Amino acid sequence: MARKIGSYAQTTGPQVKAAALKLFAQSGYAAVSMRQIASEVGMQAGALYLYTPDKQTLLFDLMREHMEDLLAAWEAAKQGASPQERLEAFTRFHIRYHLDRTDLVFIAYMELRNLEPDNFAVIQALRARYEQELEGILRDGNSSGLFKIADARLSTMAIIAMLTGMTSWYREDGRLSRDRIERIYWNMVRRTVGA
Amino acid sequence: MARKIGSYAQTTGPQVKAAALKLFAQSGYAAVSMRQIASEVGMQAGALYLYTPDKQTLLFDLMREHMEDLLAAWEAAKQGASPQERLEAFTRFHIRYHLDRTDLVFIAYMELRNLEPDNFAVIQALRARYEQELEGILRDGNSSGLFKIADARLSTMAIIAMLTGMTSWYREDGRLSRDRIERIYWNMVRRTVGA
DNA sequence: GGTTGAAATGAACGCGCGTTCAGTTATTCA
DNA sequence: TGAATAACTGAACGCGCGTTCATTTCAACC
Repeated sequence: MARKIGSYAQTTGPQVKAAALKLFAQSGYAAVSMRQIASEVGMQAGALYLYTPDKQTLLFDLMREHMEDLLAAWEAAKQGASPQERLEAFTRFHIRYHLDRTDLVFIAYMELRNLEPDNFAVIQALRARYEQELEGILRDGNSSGLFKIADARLSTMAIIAMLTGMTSWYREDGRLSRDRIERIYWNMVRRTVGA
Repeated sequence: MARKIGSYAQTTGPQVKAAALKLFAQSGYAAVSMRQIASEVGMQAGALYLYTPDKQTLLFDLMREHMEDLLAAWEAAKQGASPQERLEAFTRFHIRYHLDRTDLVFIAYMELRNLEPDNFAVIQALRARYEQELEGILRDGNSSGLFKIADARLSTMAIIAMLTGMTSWYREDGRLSRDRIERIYWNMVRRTVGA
């Protein structure tokens, strides 16, 4: 007669999240039913509620954990003394991290409008923190004369859009290796900032 | 006792499309009901079927017309002799056209996976034609030694992602004027190709 | 071997969905 | 004035939705 289990995270919990991730990325949050998610895990819809209070929380948790992991990974990976070195570190980190998690990235960008207002605010704040990391590098490079940027905010959005867009066409068995993609994109980013 | 009206395009037809566009852009295709669309126009849900055979066609027509209009507008706007002039024309055209139609652009990128397979193929083909326009310019510039591009396909995707991303943050009353945005972006694109 | 309790079932809840269609209203034109 | 017809209503259709919960299953432990 178990109802809710502690913080909803047990053995089966991760399977539920993985199934939701897969299906949300495939068809979109609104188009996926709890019954489909349950079927992917191999259970009945009712059992899902042992692992999440509701469908919305399933989406929100995926996005929040993704953004928090992204920020933590960048904190661990950031390096470089000069703005150019820092920008290269950011670019290469971003590409590697995102190519490994195309489904999560896709959801984090596509499903924003399916978040309830409070949840939306949380995710937006996390996203802003990540963008600030890049914007800070660009500003430093600009004020030290190394970069030639007309508007740091605009360049931030442009670079992130350029880099993240990758996840929509990248295929594991595609024409270009990850290393080559990484090198080419870094070259484009470097040129974009005039360095 | 009117059932279907010719090709579904009468006086009220455009209003229905405009309402669908607005709501799809706001909440996503799957999350919007026919009753909501009808209410936006000021009628009952049943009356919508005088103007469209079903909900899917409403989405498909919006996307198809958008892509066809985009291609036609580019055919009319394209100019320039040198690759650099052609690239500048493309960049400025793309920005202007997309900033005027942020809702349509948003839908055309976000709702691809809500298209039924046949419809999806049509839209993808139109999109590919548009991308080919840019890719052709990049190849010409590369082979004539004016651009320095490692991979024309990659640069095409990167530039389009960079330019189109704009529509997700641009606000009519924002900090930067359209002219200024256009100039800054063109500068970034020019640098990206090494010209 | 009996008891516990976590894990999962499966039926049910009210509701809103996309779509259909007989019927009503309003306009046009002879 | 009256017939024709375009435009729209409003009720209904079967269905699948998110969620709840009494009941069942079954491994772990005394």
